[in-house]
Amino acid sequence: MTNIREQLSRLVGGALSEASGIADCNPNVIEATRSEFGDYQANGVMAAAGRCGRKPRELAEAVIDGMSDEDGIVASAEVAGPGFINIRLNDQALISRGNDVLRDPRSLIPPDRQAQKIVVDHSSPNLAKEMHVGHLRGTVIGDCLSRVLERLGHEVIRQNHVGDWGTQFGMLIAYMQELGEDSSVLQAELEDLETFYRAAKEKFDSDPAFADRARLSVVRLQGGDPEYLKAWQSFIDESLRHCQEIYGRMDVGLTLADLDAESRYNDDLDGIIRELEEKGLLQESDGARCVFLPEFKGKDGEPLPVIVQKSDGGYLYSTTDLAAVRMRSFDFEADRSLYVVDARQSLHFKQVFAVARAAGMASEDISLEHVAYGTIMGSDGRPYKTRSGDSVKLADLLDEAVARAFDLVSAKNPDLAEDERRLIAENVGIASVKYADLSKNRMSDYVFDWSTMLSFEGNTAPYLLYACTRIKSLLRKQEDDSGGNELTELTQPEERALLLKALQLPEIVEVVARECYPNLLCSYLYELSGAFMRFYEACPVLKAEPNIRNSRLALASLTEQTLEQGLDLLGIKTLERM
RNA sequence: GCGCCCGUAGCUCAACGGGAUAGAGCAUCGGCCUUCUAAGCCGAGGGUUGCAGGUUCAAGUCCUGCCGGGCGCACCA
Repeated sequence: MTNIREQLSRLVGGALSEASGIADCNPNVIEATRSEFGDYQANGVMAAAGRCGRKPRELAEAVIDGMSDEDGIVASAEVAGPGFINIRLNDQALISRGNDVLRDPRSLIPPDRQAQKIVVDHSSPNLAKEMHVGHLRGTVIGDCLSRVLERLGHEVIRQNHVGDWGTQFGMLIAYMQELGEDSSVLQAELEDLETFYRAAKEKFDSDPAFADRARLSVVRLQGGDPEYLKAWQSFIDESLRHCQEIYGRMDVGLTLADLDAESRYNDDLDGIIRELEEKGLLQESDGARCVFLPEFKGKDGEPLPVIVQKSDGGYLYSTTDLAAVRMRSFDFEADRSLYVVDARQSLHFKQVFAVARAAGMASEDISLEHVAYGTIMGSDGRPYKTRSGDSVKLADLLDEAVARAFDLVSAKNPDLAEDERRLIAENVGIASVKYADLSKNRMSDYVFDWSTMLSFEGNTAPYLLYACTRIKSLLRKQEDDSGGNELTELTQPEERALLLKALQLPEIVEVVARECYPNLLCSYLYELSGAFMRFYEACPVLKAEPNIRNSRLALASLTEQTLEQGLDLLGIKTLERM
């Protein structure tokens, strides 16, 4: 079942091509900007009229006459203003679509016509430290996009490009050895990776002998010394355990199978350099090996290098990223490769993509997309930190969210057993953090603020979850009539508005998949919840006469499906009670 | 200096390949619980979309120039 907008686009688009004689014109069908205009509006007539030299309103009339609406989805179409076509949908067509979804809830979001293979690179913490608030956005946005793309039938290859290689690990290994191999002391120390890192760093900075040992262990490690590799591996395993714990708690789908650690590419890096050299792209500058591309200029207009090998022979993350592009392009044969990474790295990705294209390390038709996101700020307008200036651990952030949610649930609903309140708080707290992030335009920086996020009013996770619990409560009380869950009539405007809104989910999901903006899905779900709340206030369900009662229960059930599926795409689970 | 991103209501944010009268929430003020969960609903006030030009039937959105802010720019990732 094609979504409503697409169906209308074809309908109007066909007639528009016919009437204007222009094959490739865009009917530009969007949801009506104001309800007086109907349900949808076609804005493309005016542009087409300009191209074929006809009067817009006259062309619009011709388009309306030429529409062959075989399914009878359009109740009325009329010319308005300078040449808009305002479209009102047929109630029966809406009811019939709604019933189709009720019979087969999966049909709400139909698969994309052509399934693609899509890499989603996200989360990517540095394993030297514990995950902190800086990893929140990449983790949550990437997880959401993965879910959306999977739901549309694409083959999604999640990649967690963790930092597990480089100089810090020499320091950490040296510090592990310092503490002694066997001890439970070590285990205890590793419980808090942040503290461990800080202690190692402190020693590194204050103890020259230790610093030497640290530098030596990098060399040993990178030289493949089994003892050092073993120590390194045990540290990595421990750090990954921390990550997976966070992912599990946040219901993020990343698993160990999705690991795409930097070290994976160690053996490829020589080859990358050789390949660049063969292509004639490599130049030496101040002892470093670089690629210069004309489109990149640095300070004072001088050519800007992409350094792929340091003067000491070491490789950089550009080199690794090139190797990763090559793998994604030629081994995975992906159609798209998304990099859900901080916006501050946009120059880096532009360079890597450009070099990869120039060197043939990316196939012609792979789409390389930096899905950039802004910074989480504190109320002082600086990147979000603790009062002492440290980065906020993700684990602590989640704890606090859950604690605040628990207080709130207890205040709102003191009759619930404590166990249940704990479970609700875990869900609500974490959902709130995720939703607060996903609902912001990913490109802009946003201010992290407990009071707006956990005030639980307005466009927040609790509002959506609350709408769900109202529906579920309603459906629980219907008791006897299990059968006949069918929409039959729309007696109130609130019912119609809700039904139409619910049927629009696939239109939004399609845009999210294309443009990678989860906040569009959030706004949609917020509007859907609002439409339900208004319906709930205006239309008695259980006390209505049987026909209407049944139809309204069906509408509630459809809304539940839509909300649940939509929230699932955000990585949020619904609740029975809250 | 060059490049990228941003500037929208007092605050936090929207506005989906340019569309008609720029929308929500918070905060403020005023209504609605003997009736399906009031974490809700209804209503009011609040704007020259940083400034100035340009493109066109139509500009918050596209182009140019300013002003203001953020970030990035040679061996960290």
